[in-house]
Amino acid sequence: MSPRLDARSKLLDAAARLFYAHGISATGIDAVIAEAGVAKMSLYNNFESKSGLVAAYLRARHEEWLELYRARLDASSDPVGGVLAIVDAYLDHAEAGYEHGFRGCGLLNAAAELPAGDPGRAIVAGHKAQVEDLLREHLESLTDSRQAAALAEQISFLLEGAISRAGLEGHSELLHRAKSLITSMVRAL
Amino acid sequence: MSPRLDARSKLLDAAARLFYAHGISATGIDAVIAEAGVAKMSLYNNFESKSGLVAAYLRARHEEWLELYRARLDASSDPVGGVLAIVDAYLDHAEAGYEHGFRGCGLLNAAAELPAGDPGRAIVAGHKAQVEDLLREHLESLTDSRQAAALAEQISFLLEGAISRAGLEGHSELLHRAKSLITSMVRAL
DNA sequence: CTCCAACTAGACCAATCTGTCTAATTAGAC
DNA sequence: GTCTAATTAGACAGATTGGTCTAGTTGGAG
Repeated sequence: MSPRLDARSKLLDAAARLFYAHGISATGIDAVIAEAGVAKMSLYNNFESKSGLVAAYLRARHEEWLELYRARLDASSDPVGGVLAIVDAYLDHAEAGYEHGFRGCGLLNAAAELPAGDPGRAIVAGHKAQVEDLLREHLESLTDSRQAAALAEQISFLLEGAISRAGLEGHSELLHRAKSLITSMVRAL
Repeated sequence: MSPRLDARSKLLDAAARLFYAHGISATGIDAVIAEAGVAKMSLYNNFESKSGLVAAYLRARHEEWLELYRARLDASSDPVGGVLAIVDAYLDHAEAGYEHGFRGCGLLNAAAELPAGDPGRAIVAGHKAQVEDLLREHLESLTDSRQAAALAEQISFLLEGAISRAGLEGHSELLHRAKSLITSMVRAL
């Protein structure tokens, strides 16, 4: 493992923790390098700027979610399990022990503090669109493509709404309620 | 009208515009007073601190939503109209011509950049809980109280999810789709 | 007209922000 | 063992942050 990659990943880990817990604007460069245990120049050797670090953070979080999803998908068998794998990826993420409390979806939170034209918002929008797309693919094995698309959108709304409300409450209970709701919707197909 | 109230409302107006468009941490005191056309001391005569201004902003936004809702409620007649008044309040808000683009729910966005214990998060959580409560009250005229509560939660998830996704897209189309979904759900009762 | 409270502009403060630079140290490849 | 590229700690820059203070102006109520 190249030492450069090591410093880079330490920075991404630290940024993930601090950006999630305190927000992006509220987290300074100095806090990130202190948490990472790394020199300031290592940050600027690996990332163009703070915005570059933020963009890398958003992409890493998307990848992280995809890995949680794929692990759940591998453990499932039927299309219903595929849909629930997506829901469980949200739950796994919510319950991955946050030291400073659960605050909802890190990507939605990040988008919320980025201005209208910021490229980071496009990353988040793309992630959410991909989630809906994965839902639709699984549902197409359960019903016709019209209903699959409509249901994918509906489940996407339910999921994003549930994680937002759950983040406000500070725990994942509302996400579990959304899961049981979605489970019975999909089982009924 | 007392001059103190005038400066205070100019500050709240300016804060609402800037906090919504650029986020809270990204908006400095100086930007707020410049937008308001007011001296810095007028801010600190009317608000304890920036946090105080933020809390006032959150409360004002909640009140603003309640007024949109009440206006829609007055124009409706049956319980179905009551539920749709809530949805329309979201839509009215989304389409109230944002100069710098639609970025979703201002209260959710604000909560997203407040740390876990911040009192501002409680204001937002209370607002969302009240919305769900209003939904439940209308639905209790349409079905039994068990189903009303379940449906109120479900519609709350749909609404919050739709406005989050819509904010990422930058326009209100997804909210309209949520409205037609909710309309047929409630009409079927 | 007087008085008083709210307002004004702007200097000022200490702290923090992102980002740059340097000089010394480390560690892996050859 | 040498060379090279990454890393280190920390000084430094200029801008900006939230907040305080002062001195002078404004405008409506009595």
